[in-house]
Amino acid sequence: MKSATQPPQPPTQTRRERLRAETSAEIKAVALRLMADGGPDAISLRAIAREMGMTAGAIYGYFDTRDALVTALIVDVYSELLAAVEGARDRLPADDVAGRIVAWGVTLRAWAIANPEGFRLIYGDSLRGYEPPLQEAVTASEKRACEGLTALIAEAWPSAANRYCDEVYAWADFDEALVEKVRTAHPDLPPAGAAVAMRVWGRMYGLVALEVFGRLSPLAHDPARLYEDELKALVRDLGLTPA
Amino acid sequence: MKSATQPPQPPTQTRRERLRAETSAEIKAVALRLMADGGPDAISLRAIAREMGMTAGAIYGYFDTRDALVTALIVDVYSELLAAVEGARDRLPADDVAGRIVAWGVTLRAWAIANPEGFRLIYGDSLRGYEPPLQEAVTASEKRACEGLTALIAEAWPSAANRYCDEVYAWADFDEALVEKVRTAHPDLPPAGAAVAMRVWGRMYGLVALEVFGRLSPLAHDPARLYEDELKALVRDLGLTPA
DNA sequence: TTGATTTACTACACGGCGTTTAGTGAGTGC
DNA sequence: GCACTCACTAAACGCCGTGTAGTAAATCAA
Repeated sequence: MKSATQPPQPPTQTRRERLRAETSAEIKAVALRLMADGGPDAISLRAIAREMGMTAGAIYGYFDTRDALVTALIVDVYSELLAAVEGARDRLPADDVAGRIVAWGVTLRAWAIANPEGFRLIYGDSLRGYEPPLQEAVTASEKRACEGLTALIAEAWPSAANRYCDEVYAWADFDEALVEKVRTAHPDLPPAGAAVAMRVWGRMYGLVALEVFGRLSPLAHDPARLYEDELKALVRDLGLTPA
Repeated sequence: MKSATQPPQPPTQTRRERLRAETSAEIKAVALRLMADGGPDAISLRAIAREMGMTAGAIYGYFDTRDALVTALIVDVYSELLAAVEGARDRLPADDVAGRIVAWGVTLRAWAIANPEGFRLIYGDSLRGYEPPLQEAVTASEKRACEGLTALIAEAWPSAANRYCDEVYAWADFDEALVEKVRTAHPDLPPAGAAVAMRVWGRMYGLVALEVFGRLSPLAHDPARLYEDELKALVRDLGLTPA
């Protein structure tokens, strides 16, 4: 994973710290591998330790608890997913708003189908009695996703605005930090735009989650088709013309 | 629960069978109670047995495995949910199609918010390595949900059809049993109608699931509002005029 | 009524889990 | 060279699902 390329660096990191970071990374890597075959529940401290030739207790030197490890994994996997969708969006020209929205959506599904266990890790509520704290770090990823979609909605707003003119929201209806970022990035977008972004998010998430959780495939044999048509309808509903 | 009112009945059920059925029902009831506080993972055979003054092994006389019990719970809870949404739909006159669709959606969310653990049980992929078989009985509930929504789409089809005229589907794209029921109930509905029904399902599910899984509330303070506006947009997108 | 049989259940064991605690040996810093 | 920190092991605790052997009571047949 980590290529060995910073030897002349002054010891901003001691040898101990480096070894420590490497072990920590290996724990996460093994955990992800175990999850890939066997589902999120296959992430057990004992199994990871076994795989690494350690005892389970040793992991407590790196993560306070199993849930802390899972949280770290979620953060990592989530940022992979975000990089994928953001990349797909940014690969299209800024004036092709419809294309960018569809690209985001298509990439979301493609990633989810390719990494179903990762998707479950992030969005399935799995993992024992997890979620109560729902770490700040996870919420940060959530915000980043929301910002990305909001940016797209802001681009689409000129054509979409008149469809949502009767929906009056206040900025106070949304998370403060998120609002601040959105308002500086898109000063002309009204609160209703943020609301639309979250609704679009739900609309994309719905079909993808149903499919990954196995709730769609027994009924419809071509969920990809279903999803793509939904995306087309989505951009149409935003006043854009799909490609 | 079960009132004691069928004494003159001939022993279509022996005393043994009755006791057996009662114990089975108690197991499920206790399991649901444990789940209500403590989440789906709190359903442990040992905890149930403890609560009932039995040993864990005794439960194997009633359910082959923990997953079998969970499946039975899912079926029960799912049919509760379905009864709720179908009831809400049928409480409105047949000609108020928009109202019936919104009622279905609103009731879905209301039920989910009132029974978050039940919703997780059904739709969260939780529960250890569950899901592989995804019992026939569960899929049956899925179909019933889909049929219900398809009925609504069929009612809306006169006004919605022209919006989906370019989407050509075949009945072969869908589950055979589902298709048969839909076609006899709504002979004029084309396959694209079934596709729209599933997409509507995904659209409703998306926001509700995000909220129940705690992924929406940190960002938006009024998810109900968000959801209701989405439902309004949904019926509008079907060519209907919301109330 | 009595004897055979079915049934519901207990007791116990196995292996796996997360987590804690006490102890050990090698690497680090003065 | 010495004190010390740190990564780790070993063993235990109390959970869990699951299988097996045994028991006592309910049921049925004569």
